[in-house]
Amino acid sequence: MPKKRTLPYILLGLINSNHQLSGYQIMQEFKNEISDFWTASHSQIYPELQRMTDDGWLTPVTLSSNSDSKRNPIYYQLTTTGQAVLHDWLAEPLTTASAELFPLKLFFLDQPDSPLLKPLLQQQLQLSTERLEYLKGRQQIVFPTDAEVQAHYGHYLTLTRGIQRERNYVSWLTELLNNLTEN
Amino acid sequence: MPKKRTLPYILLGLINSNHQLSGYQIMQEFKNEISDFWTASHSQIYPELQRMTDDGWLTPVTLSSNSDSKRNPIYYQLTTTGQAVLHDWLAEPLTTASAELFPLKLFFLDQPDSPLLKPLLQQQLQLSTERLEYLKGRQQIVFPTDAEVQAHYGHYLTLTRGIQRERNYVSWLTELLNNLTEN
DNA sequence: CGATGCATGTAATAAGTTACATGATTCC
DNA sequence: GGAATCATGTAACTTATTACATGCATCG
Repeated sequence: MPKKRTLPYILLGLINSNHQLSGYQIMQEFKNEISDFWTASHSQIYPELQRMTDDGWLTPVTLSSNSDSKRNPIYYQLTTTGQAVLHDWLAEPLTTASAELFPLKLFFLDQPDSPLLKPLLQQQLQLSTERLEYLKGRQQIVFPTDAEVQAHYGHYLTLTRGIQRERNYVSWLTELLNNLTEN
Repeated sequence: MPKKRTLPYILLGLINSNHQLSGYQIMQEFKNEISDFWTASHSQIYPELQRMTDDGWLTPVTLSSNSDSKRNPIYYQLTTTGQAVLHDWLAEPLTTASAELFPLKLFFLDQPDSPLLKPLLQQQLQLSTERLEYLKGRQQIVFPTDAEVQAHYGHYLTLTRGIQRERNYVSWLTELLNNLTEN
């Protein structure tokens, strides 16, 4: 089977969170907000918006406020189908293979009381905990004594950094989940 | 100009750190050690090793210990040219655009007293500090009041998480640099 | 009036993934 | 003897980047 594409879902998520967006505005979102998690160039975005419109996920809307200006961008909104597709994608459980989608999916959950929020955080906590255990195991195996540390110091540093990063992630997720459950 | 490729330098770095490696062993390294920073499939690795050999960066070595076994992988070592190419790549300063290369480059610095270590950490500290300031500025602009937080809660969470992650990174780098300077 | 930003699109090229293909070895 | 792992390679396809291309608007 072909690899699951992510770009269309990101476009759905971005447009949904902002009610309507133009291709150019989507470019700005990529640059300003989600450059840490994903990148896309305008030559990817514009044809993709076309395809998604053809597939009935999006519909172009002409904003009446556009008076007479020659400059008027094409704004897109989600169709009912598009909304359903986005929701299904957001609800798909995270796996080890799809773990990099976590920040994206979280980004698109607008409501603090979304029923998708808690499971998403729990899934990521599970994956991060597993990852942390894996890294700690690796440290034991690859760097049993100081000799190995001295011979591959950079590797050692990236591994210890990875462990700290994952610990920090687990802390954040745990605290956030505690706050959610309290209310 | 075409985009700078990274895969060849990773192969150089991996082989260099292990003195010699086969394509299969490189696959294992990708899977076990650097999957957080980079991925590559065997269909990328094998032709790349060929190209690099043709370019004079690598040389295949036949390990004499291979007795009579029919199973013998092709091990590669760096040529003098390959060593120079790797060193030049490692010494290239990090920029905002190439920041994702930091963990890779760090990974390949085997000696704790490598003259490349301190500048690399300093460059990353600079980039992380800038990134942290950018994220904090974004938080001010995008989420001035609680109303915006409530309307885009997921976005808010990813932003606060990004700030924490970057802070944690800065702490780690600062502490490490302090330890290095002490000795 | 020139630079930057807004706004959209296509074409050529490069890179990466999946599938196809083969064969030996080792462990159970 | 069957499954998993070792070991390498190519072909077909998908995805992404860079370059090419155009034109208006705004600011200084």
